[in-house]
Amino acid sequence: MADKQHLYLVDGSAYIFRAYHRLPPLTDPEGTPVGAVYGYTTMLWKLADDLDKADGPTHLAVVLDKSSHSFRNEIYDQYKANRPDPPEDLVPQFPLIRDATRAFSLPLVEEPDVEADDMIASYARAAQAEGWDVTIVSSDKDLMQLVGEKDGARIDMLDTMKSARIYIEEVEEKFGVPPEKVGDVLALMGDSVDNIPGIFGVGPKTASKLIAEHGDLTAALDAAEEMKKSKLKERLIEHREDAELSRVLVTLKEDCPLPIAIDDMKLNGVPSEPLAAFLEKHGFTSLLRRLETGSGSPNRATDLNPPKQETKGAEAEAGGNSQPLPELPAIDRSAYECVQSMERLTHWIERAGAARLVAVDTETDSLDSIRAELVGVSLAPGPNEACYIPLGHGGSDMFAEKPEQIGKAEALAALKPLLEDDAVLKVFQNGKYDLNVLAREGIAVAPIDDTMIISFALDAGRSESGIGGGHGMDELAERHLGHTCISFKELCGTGKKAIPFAEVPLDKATEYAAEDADVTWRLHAMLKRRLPVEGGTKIYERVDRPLVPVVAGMERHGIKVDRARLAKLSEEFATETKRLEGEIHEIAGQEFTVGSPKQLGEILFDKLGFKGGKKGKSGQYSTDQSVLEKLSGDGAEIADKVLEWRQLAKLKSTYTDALQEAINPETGRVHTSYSLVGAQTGRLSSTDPNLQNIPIRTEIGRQIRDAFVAEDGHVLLAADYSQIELRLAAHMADVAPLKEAFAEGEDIHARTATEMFGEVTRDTRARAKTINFAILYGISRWGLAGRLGVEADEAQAMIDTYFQRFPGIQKYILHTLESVREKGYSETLFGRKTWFPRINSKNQAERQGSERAAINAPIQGTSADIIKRAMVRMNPALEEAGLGHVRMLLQVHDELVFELPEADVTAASEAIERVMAQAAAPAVELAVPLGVEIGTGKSWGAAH
DNA sequence: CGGATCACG
DNA sequence: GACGTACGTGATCCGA
Repeated sequence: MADKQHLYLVDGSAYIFRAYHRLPPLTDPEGTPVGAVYGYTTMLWKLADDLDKADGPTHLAVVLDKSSHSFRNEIYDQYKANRPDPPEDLVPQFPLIRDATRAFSLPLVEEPDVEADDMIASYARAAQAEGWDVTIVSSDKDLMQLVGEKDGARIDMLDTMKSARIYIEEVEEKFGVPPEKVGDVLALMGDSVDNIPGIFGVGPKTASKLIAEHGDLTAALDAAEEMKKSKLKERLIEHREDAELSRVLVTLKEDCPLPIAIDDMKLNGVPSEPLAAFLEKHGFTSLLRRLETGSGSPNRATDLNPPKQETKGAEAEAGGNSQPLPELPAIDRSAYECVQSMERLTHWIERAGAARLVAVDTETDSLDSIRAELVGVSLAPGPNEACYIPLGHGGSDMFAEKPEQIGKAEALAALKPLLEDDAVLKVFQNGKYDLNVLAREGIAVAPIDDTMIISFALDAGRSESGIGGGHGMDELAERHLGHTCISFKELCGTGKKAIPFAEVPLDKATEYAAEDADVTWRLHAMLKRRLPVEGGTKIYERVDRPLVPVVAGMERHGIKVDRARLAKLSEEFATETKRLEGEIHEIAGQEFTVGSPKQLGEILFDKLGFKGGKKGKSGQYSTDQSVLEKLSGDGAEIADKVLEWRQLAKLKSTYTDALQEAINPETGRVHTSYSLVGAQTGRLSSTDPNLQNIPIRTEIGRQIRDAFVAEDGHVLLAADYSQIELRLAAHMADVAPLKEAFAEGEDIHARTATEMFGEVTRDTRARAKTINFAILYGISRWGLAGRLGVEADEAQAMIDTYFQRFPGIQKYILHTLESVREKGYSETLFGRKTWFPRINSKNQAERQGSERAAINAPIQGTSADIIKRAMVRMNPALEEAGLGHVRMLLQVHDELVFELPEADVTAASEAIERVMAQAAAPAVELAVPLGVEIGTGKSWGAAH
């Protein structure tokens, strides 16, 4: 017996998931999750401790899943397709599991494209063939197929969580059949977790009965013809192929090549030094103490349920980072290379391919990604390992000599396979820009990561200054790397003296461009690892990251505007403003600049002597809309004329003139640029031109929307979420009457009026509407009083009534504020964080401002998450519906605008409505329906 | 370049 | 006793 070898095969991946769910969510003082690691460590400890016991291991190896891909995916593309991502706080623990295994000096088997189950099966059979006993440390039902005895060598299983051995009897008890028939049972049952189809409607009971009766799967399926008429019979016949496919999928592959010989898995006791280092590093002090005192096997009960006090406090006290960042070398610009030959370019492309990750940056001659011409590309497959590939330098001065560089077409042809390679991650800072530039060169870059978007997922709201809210590269480099990038200004100059990037000498251009790629690579290394630890993975991976190429596509499509129509409006507005200006001057008794609030204020309040002039902190009279409306109410004709003048001047300068200039001469369309990090709440913002503030509220402004048109034979389709923020408030604050009203499709403001005032009139409904919005924005009695034109007392009474009728609202507000004060950030239903660094400010105004924003952010942000999810799903859904030519053009916070052939309106409306209405699911199940209103027309105005 | 104003959700 | 009153944006103009 002493000579009997006994191999233990630990199913590490399966263990980790179970340990994660069974053990308390331990964290170290820095908040790094270590619960599953702790469970795993104690399990290994216990196994190693059994070394000299009967039935204990003489040999041991840990088997982990390396990749999710295996031969089963080749057979069945849906295999494991529905599997959810691992929990966010488990992800950072995976690498620690490897560290733990190494600390025990245990062999680790981890093969690409082979599932752990197959590897375990192959090792078990190999050991069995040598006459060894085998224990599989797992409780996976698929592995139960292996249990049994052959030639005096036994395979059994050990469920360490239940401290239970699984032999043939246990398998028979569970499945009603011996282990060799378990595969047949599994094939009938299917498996929803692995997405194995099985036979619909057949569960474990029916499956084992069928196999027990008929002997095996084929016999059971053949027997179906003879069965008496039943649902089961029909299903067995109809889904026979599914069952046969499932049989192949559940069959373990027992002849995988073995990377480590079984003899090399011999256990030689646990070397205490590396283990001690590991335990100390991760703060497992009680285990460390045991190691040092050499006290025997850990007690089983405390092992599986570590005492809270010990694990939460002392156990995790040592802390430290879960994934310490390897020291990066300081940035050294002299290490950068200017690539001027195909030979060198090939070298860099091969290097990037081997690294599997490369930071990329493009240099162009314009900030507008739709007009920009590519001037060069930089690559960084590692820190200080960066190059710049000039492609379009020189040439603007016909006397200057063009520097030596690879032809653009040739270079891009060589880069294209790398940039489109699924296996190489391309890292960008603001990748949407580069995606557009490269898409116009015929390169569809994927997959990508974006350091700007990662920064936003982690730190939205934390920094208030700077372009892009503190997520621009220069700021990120300062903040995270302590590095000052070469500024574009010092390279190209500014204002009139500015030179295009293409005219920057190659040595300078290389330093600048390669540095950008290098910095991007480093930022990625710094920031990406924070995502799982700080709860940013879900929103980044599921929402913002996949959105980047979608929005890039929308920007490239652009939208057609009718230039002649705008020009005509411009002319009309010009005539009108001129006429008004004359009349205003006449009333004023002098000429002045109507567009100057300063001059206007002096005319109104000093010269003409109107009352109600308030000076702000700038010492200037306020002349805004509310002031002028008040004067108009007092009979001041000049105020009306100024208001009208302002409206027309605004429309002309901001819209009818500017939009004409924004038409891209090549495409004939207007291409806005969306910022994915512009709004702290997670909304998009739109610039150059801003297409999210095109007039609609007034009749005169609405004419501008009519200038946004579809191509011939096409129409525009506008799909709006109706009252989405109020719906979300009803859900998030759990307001029964509001939820009910939405479920019934009632007029929500009318319902609020009923609840508050007992009756619905034009007046009470209007008040209710104001109050509803006030709630979303964080209310104050003075603010509401101002809006409603009542005294603050009365406004306060209304707020009280509101809270009384909808008590969930008050609770939501208090709870939200409490949480933001404590944690420093608010969160949307989908986990997007917005930070409020001033929420505890001593400055009352500052603090209250943050409070109002913090009340609003989860609602506005959740709405943004939902429409973003709809956008991410939209193109695949349209594609699937045979509507691949329907183009999504614009997003206006709660509205999406599409362009499509007239003939497709019905089908497209249906598909778009469905995607938008279902966009929260399955991540969040809302207690209110999401209403979507759709309109179509030849113009945007007509589509509403 | 900051403030005032006003366009949108 | 003063604070300064609804959330989130971007473009334009004026005037220092």
